[in-house]
Amino acid sequence: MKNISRRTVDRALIYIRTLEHLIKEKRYLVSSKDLALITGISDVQIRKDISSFGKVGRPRIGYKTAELNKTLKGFVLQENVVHVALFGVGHLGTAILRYPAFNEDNIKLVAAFEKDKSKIGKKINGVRVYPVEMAPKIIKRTHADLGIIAVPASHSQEVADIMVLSGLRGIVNFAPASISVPKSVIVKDIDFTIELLSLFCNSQR
Amino acid sequence: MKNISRRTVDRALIYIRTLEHLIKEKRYLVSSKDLALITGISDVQIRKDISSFGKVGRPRIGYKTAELNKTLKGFVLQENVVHVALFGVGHLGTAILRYPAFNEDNIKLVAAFEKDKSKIGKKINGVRVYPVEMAPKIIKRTHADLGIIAVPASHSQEVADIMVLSGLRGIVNFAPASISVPKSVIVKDIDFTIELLSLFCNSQR
DNA sequence: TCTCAATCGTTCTAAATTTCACGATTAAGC
DNA sequence: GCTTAATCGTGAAATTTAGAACGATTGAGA
Repeated sequence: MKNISRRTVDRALIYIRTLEHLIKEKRYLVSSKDLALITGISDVQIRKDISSFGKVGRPRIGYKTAELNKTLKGFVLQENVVHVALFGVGHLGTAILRYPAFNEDNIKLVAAFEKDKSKIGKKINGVRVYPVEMAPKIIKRTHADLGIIAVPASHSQEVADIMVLSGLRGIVNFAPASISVPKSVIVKDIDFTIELLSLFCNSQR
Repeated sequence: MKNISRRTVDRALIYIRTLEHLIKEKRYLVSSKDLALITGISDVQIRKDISSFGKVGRPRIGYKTAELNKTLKGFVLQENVVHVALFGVGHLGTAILRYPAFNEDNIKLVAAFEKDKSKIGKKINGVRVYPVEMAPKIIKRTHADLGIIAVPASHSQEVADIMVLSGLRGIVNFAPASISVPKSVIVKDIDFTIELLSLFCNSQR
């Protein structure tokens, strides 16, 4: 196994998503060209990515959807179910709790944390809402791997600190502010404002 | 003016966000090292990015926050207010409509579109909800530049087609499925599942 | 005034990533 | 069976991106 780059892994997740869709449609074979049409990623890039996980394609035929899916999942996900903790049960946090796609995928929301006492104790879509102070304990008990920040920017750093203390290894940060964490913790920032402005700037040229 | 890469623009948006925060705190000067500490981007990268917009820093001193902010905004945003149309007023769509940060920034949500008749005609956070069929007309009338897809994956392609027809130039796609659009239209995919799985995979090594 | 330390800005180097070119393989059709 | 066209897989070239090194500049302090 060659060393697989971060970008290849990210694209592999797109291939997996696409393959599962194709499998649901009873499609048994797919070529790199087909995948390129669907995903917008170049066929060469796709073949190169896939080949880094092994030789699973057949010239003139393409890839077997189920087999390729299994191969990719075996490498990048390894049968894991990712346990995720959510911080902030406002509008966005609630939308995340109700996000339908998590159910079928390898993701399980194990707990939500919130400051507002009126929300604590409730169950939203099967996920219990706890006070933030209980986070370290609950996160250890539920073996959460990752956390989501869906609190206002003004509180994102303190929440991030709690997440790090609790032992989370990765954070998706929806707050529109940078957070500081040890470099052993990976952060993915998703700022709606920046995403839109970036798109706008890049559509202007 | 040198040609400015997409990544530099994206980072510039982070600098702007950071600078506006510093300005609110009455901070007048900032060095590339300070910005590096806050944003996690290296100081060399920051200086290089900034220098591509002109010489605005002073050795031994750093950058004036207000001046740098103005310079960056001048290049990447040019006083524009970006008009955005939202498709899908479910949990996620509603959260986006209520997203507080849009108010102060250069983004204006001009219309929302939804299939479910019970939601049509309502106003959420000042934004009117229209039936999807009216999209081309409303989008032209409101001069929307960009669109957000917050509908289920099963309907994302048909919504994308309407958006393209309506003349939108960029799309943020929250549906967990790839969409096909002409290459003149820029798409930014944000799939919560993939973001989490990517983080998990990359925290495993 | 002179030295020093901090910081910017730029050029060169290195690494990562994508694209290109092309050989290898395979099944279909004549 | 032979040819052909489609497709995979891969090594090399090209491009993009980040990083390192370093000179240039500036204000502070002796």
